[in-house]
Amino acid sequence: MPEGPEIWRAAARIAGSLGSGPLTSVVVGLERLEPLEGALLGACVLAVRPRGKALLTSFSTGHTLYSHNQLYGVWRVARAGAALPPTTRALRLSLSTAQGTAALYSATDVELWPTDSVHEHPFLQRVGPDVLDPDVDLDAVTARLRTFPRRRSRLGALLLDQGFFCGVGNYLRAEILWTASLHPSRTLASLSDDERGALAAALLEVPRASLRFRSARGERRFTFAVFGRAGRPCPRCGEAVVRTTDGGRRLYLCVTCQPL
DNA sequence: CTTTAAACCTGCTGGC
DNA sequence: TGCCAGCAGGTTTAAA
Repeated sequence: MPEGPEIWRAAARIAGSLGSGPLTSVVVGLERLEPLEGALLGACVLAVRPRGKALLTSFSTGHTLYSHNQLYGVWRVARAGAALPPTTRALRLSLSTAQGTAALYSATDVELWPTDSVHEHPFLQRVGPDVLDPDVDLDAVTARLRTFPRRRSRLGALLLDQGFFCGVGNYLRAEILWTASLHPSRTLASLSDDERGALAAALLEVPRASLRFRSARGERRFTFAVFGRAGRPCPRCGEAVVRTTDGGRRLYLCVTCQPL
């Protein structure tokens, strides 16, 4: 159940395990993907780039693999000679070089595109800036909050819309709103300058903190302030965290820190 | 334009 | 042990 940080981390692991050498093995687990074997065998991986929750793996053949983990997909990697951990999940695609293997399980949203036109993919065509992209800075986020057209949409809905910013999912939504002290029913139109600044900062800081904390081995994991913590004290004011539903998804908030 | 509901993909958990 | 219902850190589409 990955959001941006998990996908960014997967991208690094995949790139690290495959290296730049030619693919020595391509195994597919979906009939639809059979053409990938012939198309990619012997190809070199040029880059593994995340785009929000999508992953773009480009090859020397001029092809780019689009993959999306959806709710349940998972990438596993292993060094050459080492076995992938055993699993009951369905293997969808496995790529191997002399250096290692990267394998995608369960997710079915996998397509091979010409690199030239992969930006025309229906998902990629409509995504907004990636909150984990190092080139996206506070000024860019603040400007987008000022000019984004849907001024009267609830922030709860907006944050999950990948066309607004991509890479934000359900746990990040809750943590971002809490960090900015904003109620999910607030709208862009209603924000004061200070509130807009707080939201812009949280949009960048929270996903980056999640990526940072879980990436370092041995370091403590990113801990949620409110997500999944119904009834437990808000880390800021001590009031009990509340679980609600917002746009059909569960949402946690502190009604004291995030008043309407 | 905005919100809600349903559908779809798959995996896991808990109850019976 | 086996089956089913319900939920899920996602997205798209249709309908209200």
